Amino acid sequence: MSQNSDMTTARSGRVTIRTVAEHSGVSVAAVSKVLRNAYGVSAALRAKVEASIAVLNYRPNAAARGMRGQTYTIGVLMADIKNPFFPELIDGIDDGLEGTQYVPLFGIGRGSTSVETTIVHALIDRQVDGLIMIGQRLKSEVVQTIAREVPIVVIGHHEPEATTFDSANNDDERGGAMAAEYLLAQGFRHPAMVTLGRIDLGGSDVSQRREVGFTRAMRAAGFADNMIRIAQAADSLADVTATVSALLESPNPPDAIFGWADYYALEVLSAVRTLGLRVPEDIGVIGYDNSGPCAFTQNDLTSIDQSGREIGRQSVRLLLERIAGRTTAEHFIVAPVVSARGSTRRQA
Amino acid sequence: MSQNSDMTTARSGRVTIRTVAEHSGVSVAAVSKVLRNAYGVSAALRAKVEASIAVLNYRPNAAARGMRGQTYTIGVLMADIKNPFFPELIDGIDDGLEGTQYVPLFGIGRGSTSVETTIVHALIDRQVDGLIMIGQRLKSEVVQTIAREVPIVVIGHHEPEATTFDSANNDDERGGAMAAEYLLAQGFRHPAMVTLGRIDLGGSDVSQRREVGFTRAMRAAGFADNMIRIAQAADSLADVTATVSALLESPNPPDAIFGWADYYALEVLSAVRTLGLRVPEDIGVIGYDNSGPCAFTQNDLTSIDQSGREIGRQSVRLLLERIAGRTTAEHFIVAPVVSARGSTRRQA
DNA sequence: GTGAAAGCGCTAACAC
DNA sequence: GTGTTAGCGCTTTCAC
Repeated sequence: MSQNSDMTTARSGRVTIRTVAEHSGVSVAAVSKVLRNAYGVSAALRAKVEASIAVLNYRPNAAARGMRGQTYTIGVLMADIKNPFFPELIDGIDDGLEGTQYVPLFGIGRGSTSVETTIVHALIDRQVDGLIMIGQRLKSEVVQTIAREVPIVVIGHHEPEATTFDSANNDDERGGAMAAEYLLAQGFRHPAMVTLGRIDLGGSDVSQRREVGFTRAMRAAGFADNMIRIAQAADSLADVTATVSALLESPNPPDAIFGWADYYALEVLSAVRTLGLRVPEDIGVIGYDNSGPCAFTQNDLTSIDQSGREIGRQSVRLLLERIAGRTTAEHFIVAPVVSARGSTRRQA
Repeated sequence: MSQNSDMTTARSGRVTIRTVAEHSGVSVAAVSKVLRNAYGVSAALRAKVEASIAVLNYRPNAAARGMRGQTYTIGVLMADIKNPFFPELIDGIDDGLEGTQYVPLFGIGRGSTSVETTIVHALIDRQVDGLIMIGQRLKSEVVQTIAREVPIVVIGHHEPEATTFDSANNDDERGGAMAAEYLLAQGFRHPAMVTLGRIDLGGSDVSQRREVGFTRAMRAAGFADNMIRIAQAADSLADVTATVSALLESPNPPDAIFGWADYYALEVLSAVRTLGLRVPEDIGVIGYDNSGPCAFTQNDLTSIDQSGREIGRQSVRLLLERIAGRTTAEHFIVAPVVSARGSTRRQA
């Protein structure tokens, strides 16, 4: 019907690599090489092709690229979108990806391992070139299985012996110890920790590492094991409140609480104040992550900083190296630092 | 070298539609029909194929599907990952997608329109079947252009006359009016609003609608235009603090502040308290969105609830209808409701 | 109701 | 240095 002379673009509205090839008078393969910065194209040809790409406003179809080569897509599994620490990691991921062709696409979990598995599969089925997993709760064997399908880097999961994937973390055991040491140095005498209660993930688990560090530091300070209080709260804010209430209404209440992550420590603050207690006069509170909300005056929350942005950057470096072919493992660790604020200030 | 008799799976490790076809003794086309629930397959054939899929643990390659048909992927552009209101929308999106084959994949913006455009292109190039845009700052013409390439639904962008895309929103003008009315009813006499200062997006802009409503309600209550204070703050928390300080240190300071969104109202709370003022005794504060953090005791922030989860659900319904072929526009609007808390309580 | 075969937009051998 | 061409794993006519 149509008298359109340009059959290749007439077919579908979309500009394809063919359109570009015809427009610049070269072969499809030549265009492909330019796109991939592949070896063996003259400057003249490259210039011609790039001009056509600009004129035609061509963008390669990533799905089609994925059928033979790469999609230039990095999948990111984010276990939870409400955790105020994760945005910092994402800033770091953006930093690391800057200047590359790669685009990060995110899957958002909801605290369930089956949802996390579904998302990982969805990402793999969409041919991502690599995967960063943030704070996921998958068992080590599951992570291993995934690592066989696609290069991965985990954040918030310790497995220093793993060889099939990389990780980027802070030293959570040290950080847990720092929380205890800092509270004691501020004059608190009976600090307790509120941690994550759940299925055992083994030593890879961040919250458990922090517990270990906390316990170790308390022992070193002369506390007997039965004087060290670690209260478990399931992964819901309501549960944190219940746990804090139980703790504070017990016979020998703590005078400070270490919330294992800011996300929960902010709820600890809320629970403490709901009980009519003052922070820090009646109860000191310390969190972990030093995330954005800590700085709000109404929170003014002391927290252990784990340099999230740097962790995000490193995770990208590691992943791109894996994609480029590295097969040995690398496990990046950064040292935590106390970020002191009003929630632990003792004027004694 | 290998004596593997099953050549089709030997080729690459991956199980493909071919593997399934051979395993179940039917054609590739038949398997495809089962996958898509297409018309014209007998129950017996379907059963055979489904059994093979289960045994082989087959998952279709979405990138390959996208070359001819759909990818069953919904792209979601989220303008900002720190906004505490968005998680609620995402819960609604998950609700709406439940039971379908569709998977949501997220692109995360950083407050810049060029980044937003890049993400939208990245999503389209990866052949998403449809796009939901949350709180994006793109101009109307840009949105129109995108709508020509892929079905879209916008959230947080009003354009009731638009015919090429759908939207899901609350009535922001009404909500802005409610904030003013509620503050006045609580006994505040000089409420001010802190809104978003930026390039004009026209009437589609949510913050502007809330301003219009706020202004209208103030006028209706007898305030002269020069008595109605609307202060602009750029899209950064530091700027909100500066704006609040300027407002409160001016000759005739307001006795209450309406922060145009919780994300900023939480910063308003912080700024007010940094100045040594009490909430609500010295200054009342009201936000918009009724997001999670409002309920924390340390925030205890009154806010206008816009039923985010419902908006998320509706956006999916609209998008799936568009994907299914609807070409007329539908613009969903839900009524806002005041969610009262301590930050506006006047004991007078 | 079922299958054969063309082709989606790319990449990567391999010729030239 | 450049072009030809065979697929990647699916969907979709169109025969039978």
